[in-house]
Parts: sequence; C-alpha cells; structure tokens
Amino acid sequence: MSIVDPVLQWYAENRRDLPWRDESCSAWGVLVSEVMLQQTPVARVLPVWREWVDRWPTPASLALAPAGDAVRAWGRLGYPRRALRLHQCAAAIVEHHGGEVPATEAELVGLPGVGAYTAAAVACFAHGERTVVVDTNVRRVEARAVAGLALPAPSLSRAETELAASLVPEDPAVARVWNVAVMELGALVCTARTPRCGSCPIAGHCAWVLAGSPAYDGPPRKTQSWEGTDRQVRGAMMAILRAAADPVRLADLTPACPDDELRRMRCLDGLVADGLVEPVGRGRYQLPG
DNA sequence: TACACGTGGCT
DNA sequence: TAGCCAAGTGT
Repeated sequence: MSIVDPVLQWYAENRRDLPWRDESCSAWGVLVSEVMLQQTPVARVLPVWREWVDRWPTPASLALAPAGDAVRAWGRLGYPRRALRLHQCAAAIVEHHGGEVPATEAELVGLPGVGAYTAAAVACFAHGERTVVVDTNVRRVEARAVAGLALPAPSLSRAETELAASLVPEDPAVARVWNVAVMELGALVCTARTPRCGSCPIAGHCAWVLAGSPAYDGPPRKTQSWEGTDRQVRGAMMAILRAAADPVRLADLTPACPDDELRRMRCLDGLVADGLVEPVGRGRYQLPG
C-alpha cells in the first residue's frame, strides 16, 4: 500500500487556495512565490507577493526597475539578497530566455537565486514537468512515513533523494499534484514540532507512528544565533535604508549597532560587497540604483 | 561539508 | 520564555 493515493485524496479535500496555485498564475508568478517562500512562512509572503506581481507582472518589467526598488518592495520578508537575486534573475531571463521563464530544471538551476529545489518546483508547478521536488516538508514527511525517523538529518542525503524520486508518480500531471500535496501535508499536518497525527491520512502506515513516535535521535541540530550577530546589524541597517527617501549618512546607520564601530563598519562593508547597499559619495549610502 | 544569511510567530 | 522553526542558496 503506497502512501501516494491517501495523500492525493487528503490534498484534494484540504488544500489551501494560494494565488500562485491558480491556473491563471503565470510562470513568473510561480517563480517569484518560490523564491519568497524560501525559509519564509506563507502568511508573510502573501501580501508581498501580491504587490510584486501586480507591480512587476513580467520578468522584463522587473528587469527595467532599479534593484533598490526590488529590495525596498521586499519589505521585511528577510534575507534581502533574495530580492537582489530575483532582480538579477529577471535580467537573465530577458537576456538569455527571450523574457520567458524557462521550463526545464537544467535551464532554471543556472538562474540567480534558483537552486535545486526552486528549479524543480518551478519546472513542475509552472510548466507541468515531471520533477522530483524535495524541500524540508517533503523530507520530513518521508523521513517519518518511510524511514521511521522523527526528523530528517541536517543535510539532504542521496538516499533521501532516491526515496523521493521513487515516490513521484509516473504521469506528469499526477506527479505535479503529488509534489504539491506532500509539501502541503508537511506544512499543515506533519509539522516539525507538534505533528497532527490524528488528522494524518497516512498515520496508519507511518513507520514513525508505528514505532511509537520515538524522539529525534540524530546529530544535534544547531540553532542559529541571532543576538549580537552581524546578521542582526545588517538587518537593522537595511531597515534604516529601506525607510529612507534619500541617501543616508554614516551617522544615520549608527543606531543599527551603537556600541561597536568595528562591527558596524564590517557589516556595512559586507552589505556593499553583497550589492545591497551602494555608496554614493560624500560618505552617503543608499539602496542600489 | 559547514556556515552565513532576516524576520517574526508559535509553543 | 527562549528557542525553535519557516517552500533554500551561495560560497
């Protein structure tokens, strides 16, 4: 008995109506959603995605805008480098793909900000290609249901990729639904911390449940630090720059890290090196033009 | 491979 | 409450 059919049926009855899943959503809209959803919850993405696709409905329209507009419109989604890469991605699509989002994983994976996951997701969800989509949700569902583990290992293994590939239905149209369905199950039911096994369509043959839901027993999962990190300072600087209508002075960035000038300068240099901040002379800085 | 990279909600 | 965690990518 495969877990595929019950998951497909569960999805048909429980799926969220997300705009990037609409038939009318363009491939570009799908690509934008996938980049925004990297490490970022759906609820936070929704309003920003709407604003982006309304303002920049095609890769060409975004490519024509200043990069700083993309960074500012990114708002507080986090990881603003994604906005910069999406802007670079739009330019690459115009330059190398006639302005159309490419359909194959091989073409997609070369674009800025598009890695293995996003390439598989866009090829499948936007173009109907039969790909193997493996994200953190898919890994968790399959780790539990098939491997009997509480959580997947910190990094993706060959075995996991092969397992995921073995579960994808042959028919591309069915594969497309499967890929989104297993992700949705991971997002809504088979969650990381408090899985709702009582509502799970495959709890009856979940290896982890059948083993008594044993606790995680793998290498320690390192928790990312935040307080006092460069990342915190960079985020504070970006917030100041997003809010500013004109270039800011160095002194305007002091509140981002008031007690450590060395760190402050290191973070600013890093932002400039990343292309998120642009020096404009006379000791002033702004979002990239 | 391991680490850096934002942000905010949830338990 | 302090972590934990969220549709990863680039180096």
